[in-house]
Amino acid sequence: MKTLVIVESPTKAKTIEKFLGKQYTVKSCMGHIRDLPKSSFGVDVEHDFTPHYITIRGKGDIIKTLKDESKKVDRILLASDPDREGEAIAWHLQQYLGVDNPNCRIRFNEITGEAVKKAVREPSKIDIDKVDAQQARRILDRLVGYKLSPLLWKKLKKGLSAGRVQTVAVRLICDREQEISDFITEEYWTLTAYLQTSSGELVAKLVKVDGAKAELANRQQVDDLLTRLKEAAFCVSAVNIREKKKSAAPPFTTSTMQQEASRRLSLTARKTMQTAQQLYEGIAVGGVVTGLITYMRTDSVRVAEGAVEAVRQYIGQRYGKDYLPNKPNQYSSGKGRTQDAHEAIRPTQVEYSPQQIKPYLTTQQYKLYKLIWERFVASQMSAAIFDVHTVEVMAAGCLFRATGNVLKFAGYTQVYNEGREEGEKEDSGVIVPVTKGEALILNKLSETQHFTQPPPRYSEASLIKALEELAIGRPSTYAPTIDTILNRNYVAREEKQLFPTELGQLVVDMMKEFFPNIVDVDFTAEMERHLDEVEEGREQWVEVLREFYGPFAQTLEHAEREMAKIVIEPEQSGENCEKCGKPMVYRLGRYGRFLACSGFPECRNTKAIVTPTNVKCLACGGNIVQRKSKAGRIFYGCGNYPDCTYVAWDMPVEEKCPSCGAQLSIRNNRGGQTQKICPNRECPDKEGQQKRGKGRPKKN
DNA sequence: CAGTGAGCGAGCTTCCGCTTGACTT
Repeated sequence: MKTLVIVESPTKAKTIEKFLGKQYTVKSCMGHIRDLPKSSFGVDVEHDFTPHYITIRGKGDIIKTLKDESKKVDRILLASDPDREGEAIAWHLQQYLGVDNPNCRIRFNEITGEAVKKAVREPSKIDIDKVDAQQARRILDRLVGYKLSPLLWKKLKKGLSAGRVQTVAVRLICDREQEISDFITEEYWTLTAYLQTSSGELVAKLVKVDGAKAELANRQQVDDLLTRLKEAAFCVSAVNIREKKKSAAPPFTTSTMQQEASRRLSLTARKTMQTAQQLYEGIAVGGVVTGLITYMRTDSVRVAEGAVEAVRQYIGQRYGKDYLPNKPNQYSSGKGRTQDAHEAIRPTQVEYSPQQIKPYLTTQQYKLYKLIWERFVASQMSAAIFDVHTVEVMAAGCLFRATGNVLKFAGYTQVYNEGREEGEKEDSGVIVPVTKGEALILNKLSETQHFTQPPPRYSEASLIKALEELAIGRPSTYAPTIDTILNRNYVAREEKQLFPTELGQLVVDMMKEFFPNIVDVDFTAEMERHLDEVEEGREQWVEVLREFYGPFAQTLEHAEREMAKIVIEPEQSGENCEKCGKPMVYRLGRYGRFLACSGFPECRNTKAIVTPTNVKCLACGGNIVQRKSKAGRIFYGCGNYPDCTYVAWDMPVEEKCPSCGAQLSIRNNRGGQTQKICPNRECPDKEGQQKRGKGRPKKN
């Protein structure tokens, strides 16, 4: 008897084919094969939200292969991922291929020979409740996306979009920008005492004054305290050593991998996923193509038993038994929201150390593999142990404190340390030994002025983290969602920070006004609660949609009426038109905002928005201005354009190229180095372009 | 590397979540 097994990923198909015998053919369907049509609404709202499914454009060949293969076999087993989307994929395959055996569904959530063989022995029915939950999810997203987006086309610009996930992502970024601009900076001071002990210097910070938390708001308060401490005696009032354990982080999920790759390797989510895909598909190591990591789109930290055993053996051999806990470390995947279809992201063969396979990998593949490997190995190692030393010093009613962490046992930190967002820091360092009651001599008291800081803008890493915490989006969509909001011009990325654009702000403001519940951060969580009920068979999917659509249709009507009335007054620029004297206003065009004459269409004068710099153009003496290219990339040109056509990608400096005389610009390199480069493409000193004038490292 | 908006009207844009390549910044 011949059996056809269908899985989602072609890589998975190859692996599984090896586990099963000659009687099995394994093919992949590459995800969904049917979906709602792209170019029409595809949902019959009047008749129980009946969806119109069609095969996905561009998947003709795959679908034909599956159909042909299905005719050659006696039996079909559907082995799509064991989660909500996977169940729906199995159902669509069943429908489309006309699978007649009712027990056609098999499930496994780790790709091991044992798990796969066991699954094949126990085929079962498709879980139609799960399929219904997926349909409700799919249709709801279609209702929201395809009803909201056209409102934006009408009011703002064609091609714009809104949706349950992307609009909330932009909203988070806008809300943060608001917090930043509302932030009121406050001055505060800290006081540090440098105290002489018999064996060295103790550095202690002021923490309390007369038993209350030290709060120094201004210079006057600092001066008062300095006067009070001038003649004071400093005496050690407490010495305390406490042991602290720090456990390893769990192995990677998609979200945590993207965050760490962003923080430590400066990779975008998209680049990280591309590279991970290459590692997953396999690299030729010694002539044999081997998949180096497990599947990279996962929300689970679960690890196959065999892999835990293998890594424990590896740790014991390579690092010794002190580094190996008695029992395997256990991790749980968050708040029960995980679908757990796949394992955590880990190396498939822990024996392939990063060093060992480095020769077979590109630099980027190596760096990401190293990150994944180290994170995984560390996750099964012993906790690190620190001694936390705390010394308290009293002087004239003021309490100073010094703390230091001394590493007693490295444990997992031998292999891996978690990256930190900028701004986070940790106490470290050794402090000199002192004894309680010891009198200390004050070497110096130094005061430092600080200002409270607003919360930081989102980075890709922190945005993904926020979305995951709110259970918005899935492992397969974090990276594409970020691409979408960037491509739509709703947000811009500078360095690593994400800013809302005026357009993004406008869209979010409109959506917040007319559809407050949909762009609410809790909307998805509410939806998921209903989907869970559908999966459990306690609610009908049509009912869930009906309850949503009733109020939604009303707000939609209201929005259509009210939005038509809104007249968006163009913002005044304060300048007047050089051609006709009428005021110039900001308008929204294909490439973002620009300046246009308010006398349009009589006067067609337009100007780009430029940011002046303090740099002179050495060719004509004009001022260099910053502009944006069509693609949104910043460049620099002479303010006298088109009379002067000097341009450069990087910020020009007032210095000429020794080879061709063109004005040099300065480039910030990745390593924090700056260097002067010649922007002239025809410069005879091609080699020198990159090397010229090594700059000083940027200070951090 | 420097562009852009109105209106006419035809034809189109758009969602989220599964998968990979085949494209080009």
